Amino acid sequence: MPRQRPARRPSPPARAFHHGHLRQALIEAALAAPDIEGLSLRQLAAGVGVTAAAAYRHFGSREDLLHEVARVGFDRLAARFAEAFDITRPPVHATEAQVRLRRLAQAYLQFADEEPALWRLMFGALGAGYRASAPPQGRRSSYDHLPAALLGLHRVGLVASPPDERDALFAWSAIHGAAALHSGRVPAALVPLPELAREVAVRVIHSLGASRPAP
Amino acid sequence: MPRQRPARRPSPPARAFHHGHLRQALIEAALAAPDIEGLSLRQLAAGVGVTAAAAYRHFGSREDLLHEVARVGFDRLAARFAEAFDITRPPVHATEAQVRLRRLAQAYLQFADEEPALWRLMFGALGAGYRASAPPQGRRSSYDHLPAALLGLHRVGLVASPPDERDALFAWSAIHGAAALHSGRVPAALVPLPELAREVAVRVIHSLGASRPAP
DNA sequence: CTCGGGTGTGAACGGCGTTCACATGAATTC
DNA sequence: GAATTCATGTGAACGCCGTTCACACCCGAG
Repeated sequence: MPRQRPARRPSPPARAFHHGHLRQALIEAALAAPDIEGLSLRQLAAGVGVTAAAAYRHFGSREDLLHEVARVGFDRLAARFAEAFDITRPPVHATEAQVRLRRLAQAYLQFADEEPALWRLMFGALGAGYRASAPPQGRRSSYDHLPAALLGLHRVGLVASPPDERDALFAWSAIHGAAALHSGRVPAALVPLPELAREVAVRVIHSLGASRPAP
Repeated sequence: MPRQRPARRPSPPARAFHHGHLRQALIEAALAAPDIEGLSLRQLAAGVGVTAAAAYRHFGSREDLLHEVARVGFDRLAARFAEAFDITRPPVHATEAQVRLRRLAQAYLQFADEEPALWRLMFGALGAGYRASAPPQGRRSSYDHLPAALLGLHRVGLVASPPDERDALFAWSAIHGAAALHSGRVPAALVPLPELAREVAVRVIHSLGASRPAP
């Protein structure tokens, strides 16, 4: 049969026989999956109404697709950080600086809690590859907010010495570890998130209170 | 041909045709693999000279086997903690209490660094299941050493208030996060391990210096 | 109108986890 | 010592997987 149906598909916005947005559709379907890493490419393609082979027109391999999904994950995390506080305006008083760090920690913890599959993909086994290669991704990176929050604490006099890279690494470790244990369902870490975020932030500030350890 | 070979296999210690130690052999082969989670059951079985179906006499599924491997991982981690310090004898002076926490952090970080595949298996996606179910495993658990180290800090007067469960959770978060970022090849975390361990320990002590945050 | 290239199809390949009927060797029973 | 039982390993099979390839199709450029 040469013709498909008498009339349908109001031409401009809807997709033609050639799907049109397959690449984006595959990425979005993967983002919605409950277990991204365990996902089957065939199921994923079938979910958007397409053969598995079609996916190979847009991605070199399943792993390439997952890397793209992880990239979107980092963008979403950066967006949450941007919502946490405005990095371009420094804090004016102590409370504001504290609140910034708390909101940053809460954004991180909530992201891990609300999108656990995406979070595992980003920081799991597959992640080690591209994290080592391309950290400063060009645009406003998620790597900027934490140092900014720590610098704010120093600006308002909450911590004595200006924070350096090691301070940021420890703060990140503490927040990331809390997210990992909570998201990993470690019993002791099953605490209400806002409370956990506040506690981690307060403790991180305390850990910065004293200067660097003696050599 | 009814007979196999004229004479071999000095009976008692070596394995017969029925392998004899298949279960243990499979677990050990998995432990030696560079990527445990990505391991194929067929390759694993072939590696010990056996069909894949034979593995199902000893494990209900591939996942069951990985759970057993992870259990061995937790045993090994607990063994490293036991080497770090003797939990039955409290520290007598401040330096000793500090060294204990530092050695504990270093044991954790070195484990993640030296056995990354095992560490990912233990704390990765597969781990969430059994971690929520069976934490106190009967024998001396790896969950005891960190609270003991913190209690030692209080005993020698390095921290004012006796540490509670939340203190231990934060300390664990900081150490675990440092291990995750280092093992995940996050650029900023690529620091010599003993130095990283000492730094984390010092900062954790500082974070405990002040009492709990005000309600 | 032709044609060329980007896009999706269907069949195929080898590898995977898992199951099942069967073989085999060792231990137990008479 | 022979018969029986039981745990353990085999080989073939199933369905699903990632990936490849020749082919079909639509769209836009010439």
